[in-house]
Amino acid sequence: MPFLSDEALKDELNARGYRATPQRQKVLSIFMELAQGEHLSAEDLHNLLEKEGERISLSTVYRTLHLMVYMGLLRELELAEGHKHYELNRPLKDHHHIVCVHCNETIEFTESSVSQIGEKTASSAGYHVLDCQLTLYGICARCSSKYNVR
Amino acid sequence: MPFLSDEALKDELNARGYRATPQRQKVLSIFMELAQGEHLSAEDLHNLLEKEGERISLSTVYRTLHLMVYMGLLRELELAEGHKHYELNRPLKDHHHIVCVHCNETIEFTESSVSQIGEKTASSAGYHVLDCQLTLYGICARCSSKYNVR
DNA sequence: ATCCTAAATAAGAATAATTACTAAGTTAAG
DNA sequence: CTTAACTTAGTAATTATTCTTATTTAGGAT
Repeated sequence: MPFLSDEALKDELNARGYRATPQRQKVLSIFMELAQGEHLSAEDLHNLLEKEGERISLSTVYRTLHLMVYMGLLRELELAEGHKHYELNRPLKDHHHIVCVHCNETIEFTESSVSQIGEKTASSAGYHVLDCQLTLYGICARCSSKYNVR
Repeated sequence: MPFLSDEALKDELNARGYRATPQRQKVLSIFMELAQGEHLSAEDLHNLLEKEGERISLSTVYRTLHLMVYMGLLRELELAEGHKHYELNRPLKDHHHIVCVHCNETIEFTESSVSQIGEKTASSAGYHVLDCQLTLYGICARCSSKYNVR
C-alpha cells in the first residue's frame, strides 16, 4: 500500500470522496523517494517542495499530511523534538524508536513481534489499525556518563 | 518508585542536586491522587492546582513536568490531541494506548511482554530506559461505521 | 539558629508550530 | 461543457510552550 502510482493514489482518494490534486501527488512522491528511516517535519517538506520548484502553501502541506495520516498512508512521529515528523507508513516493516530525553538523539530498531501483539489487541477492541508505534524514552550512554544521571 | 512521600521525594531530588519545593510536592501529589489511567495536560494540572487554592505559575508547571519526566517519575503521552498529557510512571504496570485518529477516543490496555522486548533492545544500545510506550493509531468501530472509512 | 548563594519561582513577553479564514481556482461527475 | 463541491494560496489568528528578569527560597555552611 505505501507505494502508489499517481493513478492508484487517485483511486484511493476518489473511493473516499476526496480529489486527486497535483499537490497531494507531489507530497506523496516526496515521501516515496525518502530513504528508509528518514522522516520530515511539515516545514522540511515545505522546503523540499520549494527547492523542487513546487509552489505549494504551508497550510496545504499541513492539510495534506493530516489527510494522509488519516488514510494510513503516512505515520506521524512525535519524537520529543517539539514538532511532529512524518514518514511513509510501511505496514510490514515494524520499525520503532528510542529517544534520549536529554539530548533527543533518536535511534531506530525493528521488532516484528510488537505489531502482532498490537494488531490483536486493537482489533478485539473494534479498531482498524493504521499504525503501531513502540517508543522508548531513556537516557543514552553519552548523556548518562556526562551528567552522572543514574 | 511512583508513590513517594514528601520526604522520599525530597531525598530523590536532593540526591540529584535539585531542591524540594512545595510546588514540586504539590504537583506530584496531584498525580498520585489520580485514578489509574487518568492523565492531565499542563493546563489541566494548572487548573486543578488553582482550584485547590495553590498559586503556582504556568511556567513552573511546565518546568516541573519536564523535570519529573526526566527523573522518570512521570510519563509524557502524545495522544494526537495536539497537546501532551502526563501521568504517573508506574514501571511495573505495562499500560499502553489505542487512539482513534478520527475522534481521538483513547483506550488503554496492558500487555506485559512489550516492555521486556523494549528493555532488552534499549539496554543493548546503551540506554537506560525511563518509559516504554506502545501506541496504536487507528479508526474506532463507531467512526468507521459512521464515515464509511475502511 | 542564622547566613549565603545557587536554584527555583512568578509573571508576563516572546516564539514557533499549527489552525482558521476567505476569496479564487480546480476537479470530476453528469 | 457545466456546475457544485472540493481544494488551494495567502495571510491572520490561535495555541502550546519557552524564555526573561526580578524576586524568593532551600539547604549547606558557619
